[in-house]
Amino acid sequence: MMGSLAKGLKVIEAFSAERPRLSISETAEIAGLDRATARRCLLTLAELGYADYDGKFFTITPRVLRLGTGCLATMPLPRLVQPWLDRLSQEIGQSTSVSILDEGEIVYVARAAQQRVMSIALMPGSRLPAYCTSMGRVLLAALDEQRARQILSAKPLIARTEKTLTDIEALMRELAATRARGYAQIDQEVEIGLRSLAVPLFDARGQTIAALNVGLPANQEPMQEIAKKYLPALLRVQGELAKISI
Amino acid sequence: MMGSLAKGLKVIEAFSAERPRLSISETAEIAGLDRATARRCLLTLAELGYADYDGKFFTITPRVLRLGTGCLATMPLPRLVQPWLDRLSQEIGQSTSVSILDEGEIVYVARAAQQRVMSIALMPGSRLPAYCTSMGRVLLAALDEQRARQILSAKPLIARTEKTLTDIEALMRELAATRARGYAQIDQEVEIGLRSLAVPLFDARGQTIAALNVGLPANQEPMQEIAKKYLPALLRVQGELAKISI
DNA sequence: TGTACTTTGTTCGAATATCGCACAAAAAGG
DNA sequence: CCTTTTTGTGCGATATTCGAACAAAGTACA
Repeated sequence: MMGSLAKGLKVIEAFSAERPRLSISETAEIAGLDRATARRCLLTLAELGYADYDGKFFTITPRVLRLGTGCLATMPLPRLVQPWLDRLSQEIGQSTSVSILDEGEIVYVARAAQQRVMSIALMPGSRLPAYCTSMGRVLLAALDEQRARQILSAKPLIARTEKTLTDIEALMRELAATRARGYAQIDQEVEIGLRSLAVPLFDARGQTIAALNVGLPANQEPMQEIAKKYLPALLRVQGELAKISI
Repeated sequence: MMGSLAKGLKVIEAFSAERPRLSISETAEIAGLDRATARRCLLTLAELGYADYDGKFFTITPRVLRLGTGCLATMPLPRLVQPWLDRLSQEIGQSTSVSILDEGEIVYVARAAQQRVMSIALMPGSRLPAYCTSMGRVLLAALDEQRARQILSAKPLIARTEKTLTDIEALMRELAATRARGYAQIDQEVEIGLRSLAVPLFDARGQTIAALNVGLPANQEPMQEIAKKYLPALLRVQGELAKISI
């Protein structure tokens, strides 16, 4: 285990939307490192071009994007699914997305946006909690129960709206139901006004590797009509993608 | 300088779309490290959850996306420009994008796609060479001449199509012209069938910090009509964004 | 405005982890 | 089956990290 690599990565992760500019002490605090250690990490990152330093605050540079998006680029998934997403989105007139699971979060890897429904802009690399999203439910349902429970227990389940399920037993039951019916439906649990419907995407071995969803404004049609109306299209794409063995 | 952090980051960057799975020796070769060092880095990354190891090959995990997209998230730019891009794209019926410069490459930070023109899917985080793109020309034109020349000299200038400018003096003249006229136009230098038009975006101090462009299919209208038709809309958005002082 | 106090940044020797050579093991190739 | 190439690992020399102590900068309050 190379300790300094681990510490350097912690320092990079210390930067976020809320904290784009960090002093040495702040960095040390957030990353849980000694000030001296944080300083060495930051100076090294600056020297390598991953950070800028104005003598007081550090910021990270676009160079850091080479790390993460190098990763997105290694995934054939986004390129494979994008044309299907585009067609599907066009056909049903709604935004569609594909995401994968990283611990308790879903990570968007491809997206075809129609008019904006959500308040925040989602793009490849964006993250949302798994427990309250349709794609998250589908992806958690594919894990064994013990692992799913472990992930759900790891972080507090925030009620993002008054409709959000936050009881772990209720969530576990919902995962079982999702597994049984093959898709997940969410009614304004992430954000008021937003519903969504998701199905799993399988690899050649039949393992769930991603989820495909459609997002809908909540006032367009009654909740029970949604699956009837959009599920066939999602399942067709699911089937087509299974053929080309992702 | 923390050497091991620098080496670990090199290892992460060794992974790419062409080489998503690497053995220890391959990694060492690509990153220019000793095998023993590469091995320690990879095992550390695996232990931290940034990589997977099947006993033979390493792959990187979605966790790596936390590094890069943490960075994208720190930038207010994408969120600020996205609504404007969406409106602009809708209005002119073409794909629009905003990108920033990282050395010799442009990095897409926001995008509003209409029908696909380019063969490859562009998304936030995607990279293209600066010398042959309209946004790249605009961003290079904002640097001082010496720095621009240095960047252009750093890597061989590939002729991606028969129209691509690859002569450094010709490019420097084009940058000067771009600086003078305030926008850049590209006719199928990245890819046959694709034209584009870009303007700089300024921060509160008047510094160029990003570029805004529109991409067009090459057969839609004569080249000389493009600026006349689309430049006013781009300049209007440029002006609006200047007001809210990015 | 001066002084005490808090926070932040930096230095330095002791302690520790890393480097990469050299060797061992395993594949690959003939 | 032996040679060649590739891959994995132990170990001493060496460079890096640790964290307490110090210095500097900023704050609070009389």
